[in-house]
Amino acid sequence: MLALINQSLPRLSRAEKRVAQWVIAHPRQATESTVAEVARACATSEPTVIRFCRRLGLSGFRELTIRLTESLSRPGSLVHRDVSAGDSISDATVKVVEAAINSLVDLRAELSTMPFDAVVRRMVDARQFVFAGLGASGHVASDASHKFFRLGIPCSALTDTPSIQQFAAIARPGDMLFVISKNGSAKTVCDAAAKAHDNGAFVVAITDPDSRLAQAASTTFACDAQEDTNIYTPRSSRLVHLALLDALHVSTALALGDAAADNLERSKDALLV
Amino acid sequence: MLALINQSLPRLSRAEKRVAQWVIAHPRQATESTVAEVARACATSEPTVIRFCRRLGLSGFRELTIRLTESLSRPGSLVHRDVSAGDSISDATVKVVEAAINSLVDLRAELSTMPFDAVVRRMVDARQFVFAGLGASGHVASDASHKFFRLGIPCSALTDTPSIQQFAAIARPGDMLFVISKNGSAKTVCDAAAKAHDNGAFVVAITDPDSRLAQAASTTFACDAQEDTNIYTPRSSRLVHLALLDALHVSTALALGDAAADNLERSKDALLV
DNA sequence: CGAAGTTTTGAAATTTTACTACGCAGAAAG
DNA sequence: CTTTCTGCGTAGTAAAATTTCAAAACTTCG
Repeated sequence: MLALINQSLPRLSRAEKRVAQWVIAHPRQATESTVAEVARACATSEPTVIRFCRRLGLSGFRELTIRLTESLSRPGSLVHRDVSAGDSISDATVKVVEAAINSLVDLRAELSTMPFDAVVRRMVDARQFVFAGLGASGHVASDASHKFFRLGIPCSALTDTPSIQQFAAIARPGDMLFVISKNGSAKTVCDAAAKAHDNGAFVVAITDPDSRLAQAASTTFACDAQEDTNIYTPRSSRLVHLALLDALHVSTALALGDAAADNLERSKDALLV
Repeated sequence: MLALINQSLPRLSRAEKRVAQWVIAHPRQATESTVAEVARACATSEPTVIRFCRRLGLSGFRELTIRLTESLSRPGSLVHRDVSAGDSISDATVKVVEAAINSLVDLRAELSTMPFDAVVRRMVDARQFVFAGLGASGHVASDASHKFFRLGIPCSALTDTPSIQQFAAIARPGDMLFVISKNGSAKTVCDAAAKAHDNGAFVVAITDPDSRLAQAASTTFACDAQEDTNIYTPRSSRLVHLALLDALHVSTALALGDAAADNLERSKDALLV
């Protein structure tokens, strides 16, 4: 529907173009508005809005709202459109969630190129897992630690620079350090990863493949950090990292076999009082 | 939507039931009809049709048609494939990520029924935001706090029962309490939500709509907690909650206008050393 | 059974909304 | 400089949605 409007843009008159552009910019809002509201938003009159609908081949305004809601509830309607200051709340929420979906779809496409097998093979024999991240990635690290410990292998989360540095200094073979970072540029974290690697720990980076951190790590799960030029675009990278760690968690549980499954079962039962 | 109508059938009066059954039988036709036409088809009067809409929690007939066209053009439920013990690692990772994508697609479909406008309207004048959650939801609460404080409004995260209870005791009008929970059944948390509400705070629940917590809250963002019968299925609810809070964050930033945009800009710049 | 109260219901009035008729203004053609 | 034509908005109209209100139907309890 939005494509149809775009395509018939040249055929419209000046005032009608304004209506078309507003509808494209605020489609969700358009479905909830009345003719008068749309006319006001476009600084034009009601008949122009009606004429715009007719020019599209529709019977009137009511059909426009129906056609719009139809095409909006199909996935991918707002793909790659950033939130802008003039957006209505309902438009913005859809854009944010679709951006998150797109990130995960991208992740899915990249899964086959990621070193799950190699990492899982080391994890089943590991002495401990340590998850490190700063800022938003710190919450991802905490979440991961909270999830992996149920496999029965010792886990901890490090969410500040000194802790990470200290762990790097005492790391030893059998330890696995997972470093989570959006763009992998923090120098102290890179140095710590290198140090832990030197000490014989296996360092897994979950970050941008071109970053310094990726160089320092033993292996890398490549998550491209797409530049968010827009202040309203939230960082979907957190969601990608979480989903990636979920996948790693399940993979490890499968590799560990019955013992891990039993632990998961029992930890789940513990919550049902 | 049709499921919602079916589910609320018992609560309707005789004449309203006729309307409900006709809508379920002729959903497509209902979207193109007027109130008068529906009333005639059901051998009842126009007010009854309106009352039927209201009983469903909708604002009126117009919203019924919008919700109906939405759910009619929604793609059929995606196949949910669980991870099983015999899966290869690459199969498992794809399934996990696809499950996450499905959760977010479901969220997207539900967005239009969520009270973003009402909540955002209160948020712009709030004195502080408090995010509460236990276990995995605690990490979501921390993440949310870490994200919302950049808007320039005081934020905190409470991730254990005593803290939540204490806050509920001192909550006052102007405070907003966001309670995040997968199934919303923890008694202490429900009691705390009710207490905070009594004290005049606005309590927003992000949980299962049928839970006790949802009853206790001022308003609810409904996230169905689908039973994960499978131990290998991770809880995608975390991702849904995070994405939902992202959407709320962006919506609030838009509503706050330039001041919030400026804060976001400056907090982003602060990271570029 | 029957009176008092509650709920359910539709006719009519009211308001809101989509749409139309008409005429003015500015550009293009003569 | 007039005429004609296209695009646009004012004002009006028809229709649709919603509210009001009173009657009917059903409960409840003596």
